[in-house]
Amino acid sequence: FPQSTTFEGVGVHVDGRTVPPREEIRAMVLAGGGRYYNYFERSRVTHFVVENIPGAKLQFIRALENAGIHVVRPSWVTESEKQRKLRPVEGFRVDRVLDTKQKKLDVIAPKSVPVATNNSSLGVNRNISTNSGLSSRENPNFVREYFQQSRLSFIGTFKARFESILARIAENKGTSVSAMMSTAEQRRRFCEEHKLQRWILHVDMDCMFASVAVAKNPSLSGKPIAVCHGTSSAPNAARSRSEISSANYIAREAGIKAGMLLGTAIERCPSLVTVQYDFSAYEALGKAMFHIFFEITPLVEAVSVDEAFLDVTGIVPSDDMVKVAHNEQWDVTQLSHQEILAFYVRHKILLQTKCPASTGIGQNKLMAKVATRRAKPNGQFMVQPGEFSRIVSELSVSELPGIGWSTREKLTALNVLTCDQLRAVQLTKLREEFGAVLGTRIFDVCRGRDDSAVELLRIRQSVGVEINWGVRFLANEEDKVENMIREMVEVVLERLGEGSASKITFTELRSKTKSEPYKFLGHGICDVISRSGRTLVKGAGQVSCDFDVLAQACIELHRSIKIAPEDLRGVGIHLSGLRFPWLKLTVSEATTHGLDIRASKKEAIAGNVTFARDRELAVSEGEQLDVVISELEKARSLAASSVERNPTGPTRILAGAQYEFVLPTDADAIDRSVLAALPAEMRRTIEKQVSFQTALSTSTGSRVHHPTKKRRKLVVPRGQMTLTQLSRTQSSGFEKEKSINSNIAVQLNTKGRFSAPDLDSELLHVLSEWMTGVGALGHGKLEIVNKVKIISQWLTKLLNTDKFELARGIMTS
DNA sequence: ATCCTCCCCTAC
DNA sequence: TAAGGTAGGGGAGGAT
Ligand SMILES: Nc1ccn([C@H]2C[C@H](O)[C@@H](COP(=O)(O)OP(=O)(O)OP(=O)(O)O)O2)c(=O)n1
Ligand SMILES: [Mg+2]
Ligand SMILES: [Mg+2]
Repeated sequence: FPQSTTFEGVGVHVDGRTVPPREEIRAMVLAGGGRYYNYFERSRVTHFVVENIPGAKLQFIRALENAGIHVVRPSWVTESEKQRKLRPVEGFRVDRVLDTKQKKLDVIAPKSVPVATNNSSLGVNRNISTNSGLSSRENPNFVREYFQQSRLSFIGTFKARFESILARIAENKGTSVSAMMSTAEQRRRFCEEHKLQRWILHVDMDCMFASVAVAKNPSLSGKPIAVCHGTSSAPNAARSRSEISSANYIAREAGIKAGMLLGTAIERCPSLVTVQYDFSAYEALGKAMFHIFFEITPLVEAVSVDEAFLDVTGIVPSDDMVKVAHNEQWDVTQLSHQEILAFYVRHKILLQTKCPASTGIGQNKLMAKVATRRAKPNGQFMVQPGEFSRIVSELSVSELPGIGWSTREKLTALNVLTCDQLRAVQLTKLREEFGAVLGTRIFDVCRGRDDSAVELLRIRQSVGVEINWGVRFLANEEDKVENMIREMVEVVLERLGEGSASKITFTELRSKTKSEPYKFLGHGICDVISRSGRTLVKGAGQVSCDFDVLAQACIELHRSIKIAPEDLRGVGIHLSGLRFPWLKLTVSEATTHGLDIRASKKEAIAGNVTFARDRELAVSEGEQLDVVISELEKARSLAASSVERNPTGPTRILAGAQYEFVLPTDADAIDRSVLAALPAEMRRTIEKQVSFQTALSTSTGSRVHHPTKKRRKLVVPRGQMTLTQLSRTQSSGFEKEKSINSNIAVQLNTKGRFSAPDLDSELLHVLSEWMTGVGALGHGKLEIVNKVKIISQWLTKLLNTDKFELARGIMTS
């Protein structure tokens, strides 16, 4: 909170390296009641603080001064603070490059400000950090190297690797994965039939990445350590924005957590020691851990590389296992089977890997998982029947699995902080606030209710790749951008393996700022723009996941987004609607219909899938499964025929369709004259959206949360076109900026059902009606339509068909 | 009641 | 300096 009013009404942005450093300037300004902007914002910054002006920046600085923004040296801030009064800016103007100053600065900060590449029209330091060799434009092996170094990619892809890990485990045991799966299924059924009391173990390694480092280098034990790419001994470590992946329990006492930035962590714990990643060691540790689990039961569910659920219902520990518990000086006669099993597992893991694991024990997965928190570090804890509510009563609601930052904030707003308080909230209230399913889930979770099964393997429904770090290109490097996209397609196809996908979603981040973000090569504040389409090849009438087809599709989607290469900060490619050679349905279809295709791949091939729950539509007989399959196949072929006729058109493919055309709503991208020509209601909606967005993008720095906005619909009179404002939120992650989604969808709704062959005519008709409807508004409408690139592409295609008359009519008008 | 699209949330 | 990914579940608002 401000301690004085010295800087009231002042907005400060610090550019480049300064003395004193920007952190101090920021503190002074904030303490004096002023505002500090990490990013330069023309409309809010009143004072642009900079030490000196290299030639490359001169033009930019001139423009600032012309716009009435004061460009001052840091001493303006320090002097004003000292005198508790704003100093006149005159005495603090910044000279052009000052040699003496430059030198002085060099002494203080040997690695002085990097040379600007100055490729932007404004002459700002757009690519100030592109001389490291690490960015996408400099590193020829950027995509592969990025994935090799990303710990989030490593943990995010673990489950996909688990199937082959399982195959190795099966091989070692002289069996096969499918045999293990049917054994698991038999066990489950046996327990159900005999109504045995369920007992679940949740095993989780203690500070896994950190423990691996300590095991390898025992001299680290006793010290506070953190795993990250940065180094605590580096000269600028206190400013490091390297993200911490795992911290040991000594470091945690000082408040260090996963996700924290190294600089912040060092501030809290100056003696913190950093260690580098060792992904192959984590993988090996994970494998060793799972080997041990399968000694006990085939009912194992991998949660992550360091964590699993074991369904140990009805399992009696062997004499060896009892001995282990006994050796730990426990009175085994006092221990339940599940506790002995937990001792055994933990003992064996520690013995084999030198890394400690903790175990929670409960009558369902939820209770076991919550128990693990109490067990850590290096312990075990059993939730006794009926004890759950008492155990969590005083804990924060965010201790409950599934309740994260957003839900906690919403509950806090309702004055609900503890699990006890949560239990006092009515089910109807929770459903009102969070929706039918989530509301019920929250209601159940705070009571320890959960009947989900321990699932050995799940078939994936989607696969994707994303890179939102290090993405930097120059204005003339569009070819490099497209090359990066191709390389990412290559990677996503490797991960897809034998599967194929029917839908593709392409996402890009576009920088909203003119300067580099605070995190080195980070994405900073961005708009998130996405486009989706079908992987259907015209003429072939079926999906294709050939490299060439997908690469082309992505590049077309990329071009339709129209981001200047120098503004690009991230790329994502996501494939969904997955099917596999041995499965008749897409994975999501099967899941939606309650089919248990996890039981066995072989059974699925035979169409002999027999498990279902919850839904009336559920299938319990092979015969009914066939009905579901044939219905879905009918729908699919209908869909395929309409998309086949219209591959670049609407993304929705089923008959009687919904079409969403998405256009970006960047303030700059909106043509004022077009806006002026729109009907008042529509104009207001757009204006509201744009100003809302601007408000969002400026509220960085502290933790802010804008609750999700409800969608606002707007129907164009006389037309069939509706303009829909999509819901949006902004929250800031832990010490991170967060980008926001920013699309307006123009939704074209057709009247009633129509048959697939009439699709084009119908759409043309509707579109022409709409055009007539807004025709009186002047030519502005055409520019709007032009922004809807996908419509005009589609119209152009139709010029070459028998519908050309209509199409030409629309284009002409 | 169910499906679709886009988006948000959660966990590691 | 630094590697801010990945996948699933589900809600809103719409169509059928
Ligand atoms: N935000 C996160 C969370 C986790 N991880 C990685 C590092 C962790 O070591 C590993 C396992 O995650 P856990 O949540 O199990 O965390 P730890 O094992 O580190 O600690 P704990 O003892 O709380 O389980 O995943 C990460 O890189 N970033
Ligand atoms: Mg762990
Ligand atoms: Mg874990």
